[in-house]
Amino acid sequence: MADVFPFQEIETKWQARWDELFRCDTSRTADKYYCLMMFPYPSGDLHVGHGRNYIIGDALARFKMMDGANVLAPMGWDSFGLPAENAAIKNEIHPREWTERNIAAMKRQFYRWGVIYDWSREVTSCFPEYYRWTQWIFVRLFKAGLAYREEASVNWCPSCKTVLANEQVAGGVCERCGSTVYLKKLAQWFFRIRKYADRLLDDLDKLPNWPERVRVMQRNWIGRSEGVEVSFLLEGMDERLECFTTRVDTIYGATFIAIAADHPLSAELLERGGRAAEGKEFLQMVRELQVQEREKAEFTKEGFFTGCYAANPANGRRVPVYLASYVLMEYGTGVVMGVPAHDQRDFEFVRRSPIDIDVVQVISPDGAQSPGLSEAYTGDGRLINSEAFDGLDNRIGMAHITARLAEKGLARPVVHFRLKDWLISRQRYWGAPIPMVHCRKCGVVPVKEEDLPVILPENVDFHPRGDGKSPLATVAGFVETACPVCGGPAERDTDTMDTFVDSSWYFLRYLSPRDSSRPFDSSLVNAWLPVDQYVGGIEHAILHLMYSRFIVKFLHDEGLVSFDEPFRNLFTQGMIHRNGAKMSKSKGNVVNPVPLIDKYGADTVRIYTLFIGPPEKDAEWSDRAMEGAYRFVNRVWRLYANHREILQGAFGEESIDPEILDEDRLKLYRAVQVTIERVTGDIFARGFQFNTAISALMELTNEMYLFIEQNEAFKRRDPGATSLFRDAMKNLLLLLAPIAPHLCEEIWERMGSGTTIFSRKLPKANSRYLKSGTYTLVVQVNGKIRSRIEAEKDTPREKLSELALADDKIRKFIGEGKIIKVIVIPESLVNIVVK
RNA sequence: GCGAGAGUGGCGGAACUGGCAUACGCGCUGGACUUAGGAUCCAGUGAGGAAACUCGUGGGGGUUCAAAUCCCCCCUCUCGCACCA
Repeated sequence: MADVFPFQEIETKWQARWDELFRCDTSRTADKYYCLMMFPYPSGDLHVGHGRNYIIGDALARFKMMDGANVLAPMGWDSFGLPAENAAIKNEIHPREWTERNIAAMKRQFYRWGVIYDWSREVTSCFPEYYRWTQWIFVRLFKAGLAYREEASVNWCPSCKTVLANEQVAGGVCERCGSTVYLKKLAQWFFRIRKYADRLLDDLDKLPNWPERVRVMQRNWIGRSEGVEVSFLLEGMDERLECFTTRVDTIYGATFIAIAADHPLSAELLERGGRAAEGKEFLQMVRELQVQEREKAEFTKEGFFTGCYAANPANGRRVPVYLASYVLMEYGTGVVMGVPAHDQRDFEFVRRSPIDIDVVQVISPDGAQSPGLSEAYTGDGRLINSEAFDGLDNRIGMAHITARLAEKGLARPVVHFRLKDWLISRQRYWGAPIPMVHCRKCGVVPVKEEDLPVILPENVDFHPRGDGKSPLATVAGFVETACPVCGGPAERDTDTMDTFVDSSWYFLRYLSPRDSSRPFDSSLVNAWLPVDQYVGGIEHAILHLMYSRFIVKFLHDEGLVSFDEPFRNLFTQGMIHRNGAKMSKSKGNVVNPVPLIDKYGADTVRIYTLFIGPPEKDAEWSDRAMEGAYRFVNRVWRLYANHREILQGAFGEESIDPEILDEDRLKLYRAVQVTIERVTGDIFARGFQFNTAISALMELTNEMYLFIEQNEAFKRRDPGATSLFRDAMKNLLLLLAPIAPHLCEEIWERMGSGTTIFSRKLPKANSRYLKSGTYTLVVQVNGKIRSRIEAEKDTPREKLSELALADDKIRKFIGEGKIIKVIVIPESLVNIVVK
């Protein structure tokens, strides 16, 4: 009967003891390592996909501890938000209670994985002692002119009955519930993130250790675009139409103007052009198209002639002004100069136009005008049909044309961004109240900092009202207040904040989580941030990371923190898939880790999860492959269990002189050195490659079994051999401990150690023994392997060449051929080139 | 369409600087022990071939003594963005 690792008996014991281990003394900063996991939304059901995130973080924290770092690994809860409210409405339970229950369940879950944090620093964003400071940040932003209220067309989800940020609308539908979103005009709060657009873009270069794809996504999201604003004078009106273009070099090809249907001038233009009646229909149609159709790939370019004309400022050409569905009011100026010859969209529009619009080619790829275009030519070339600029390279012409128009006051260089200001107000209950007061006399004024927090009332009918107002509007005791400025009767703002505001600064709070006098301790935060390693999912590549960067830059500008980027290193782990889809409750393909931990133990689940593939890549879950990890755990356990006597005290130093070991023992000694090198390299140098580190540890284990079974000296219990085995076991446990902590702690203790294995340092390899004394030299003839020869390390090149040429098999292959060249790669191969 | 990543045995994957392709694990085949095996251990396991050998990292070309790795062209998949003027 084989001995089995009794994980059920020992797991909880260690999980309780490790609390102490993870408690961080933040006054020690010299060797600090801030290891941060993205704090979760407490949805209550963690599956193995979430597990991967936390297991990676936990293993990393433990490796860093054993690397000698003072590790800060805190955890908290991003606990405001819609799901709590929805669940509460459905189950008739208060969102706070629902949230707290889930937090308790998830905390238990973390422990069961052996995933430990410094819980003395736990933060919960829905508690007043936390959101007080979220409100404080809001007030600071307001005072700095970076929070403002504006009537805006906002995305309205009819099912969630709330406003959504642009980021929460995907393909015209609500990201959360899938309902079709439409536009609604409401007064909303915004943060002026656009003011930071340039810095958010430029400083991406300060983050070389972020995944390239995250930086690209942020860059695209900010969408900086340099161009020129050109004025087209409207015929018979004292008005100009400002067009934003990045291709002013094509202006001589501009043969129409297209403006957005919701442009403020559109109605007036239709009136002037005498087409108001039919135009109205068109406007209505575009409005209906807007949110839904616009998102679809097959969006057609509908247009309507206003009856008005404008003058092309370059050549005075009279061009018709169209309303066009493909022009977006939100980008640029909402007016586009139509250059069908050199813009594919304009080209397609002209094809559909009921009246003729000229297609004038002004750039020629080869310097000669080509006869007719089947699609727009968007490349570079020489300018033609461009009067004084003919013959110029178009890129050079661009500067000249801009200068000429600018002289006449008809153009100016501008920069546009796709990034929009951050809409942060929500008409929902479960969020941090916006700390503003509406006073008839004083206007909209912030609550005094000393009066924060504005407490979210408990007894509220939090069912959404659907009238564009938050449920808080029904709570008289909440709404009615005194104006902080004049003291007169006033009303509180009843909106709550987007939860991304809560999560944009939580990593600062962990350093002083119970401080009731300020949001964070500047000196501690300056010592501990930027975060050394941030670990989380790719789904937060844009929003959370962008908002956190913005808030930190703001706090930096306020002189409250000394750094201006929050996260120095970012690691985004891959998602776990099952049956070809990413694991999610809605897909019904989630795997509950609890039964697996019950059956195989936490360490097996950890090993399998880390062994499944490179942590940054998506992986397919398979219960069956769990067996391999389970076998490995038990193989390590039996290594101890079958040699208890030999391994007593094996946590200490063994006196091994590798110089006097025979070849058999040297082989094991070398295997240990190689494993140390590989595991530490895989984790630290190569970026958390737990999968290959585990392979290396499996190989060492296999090597140890070979030694036990085959080494005669070991079978005799010869002290020279057992000492070597003890040393191998010690190193195996030290390297495996961060990955399979329960197993290694338990064996460590049973071997007689009174202190935790995590107080020990990771071993260092004896670099002189990473390679063996002899190696197999591969001999090729014309690049094909023809023989293998055992060779001594450090054999000179000439000698290797001689050895290879003297080999019988090789001589046979060379035969009558003429040797042209012999390539010798020492320690590896010889290639003989024969003709 | 643009951007990023990927394509290697039956499967997950390894191969770090161009130098032994398929480490490690799963699965499978055979064997040992056994009343039994969903335990454990041993052996085997890219394809073809009796063998010598030949072929083999999505496809095609190239560079090189040598290519999974570098270059060019193409195909497929995943993710992100998508009328951004």
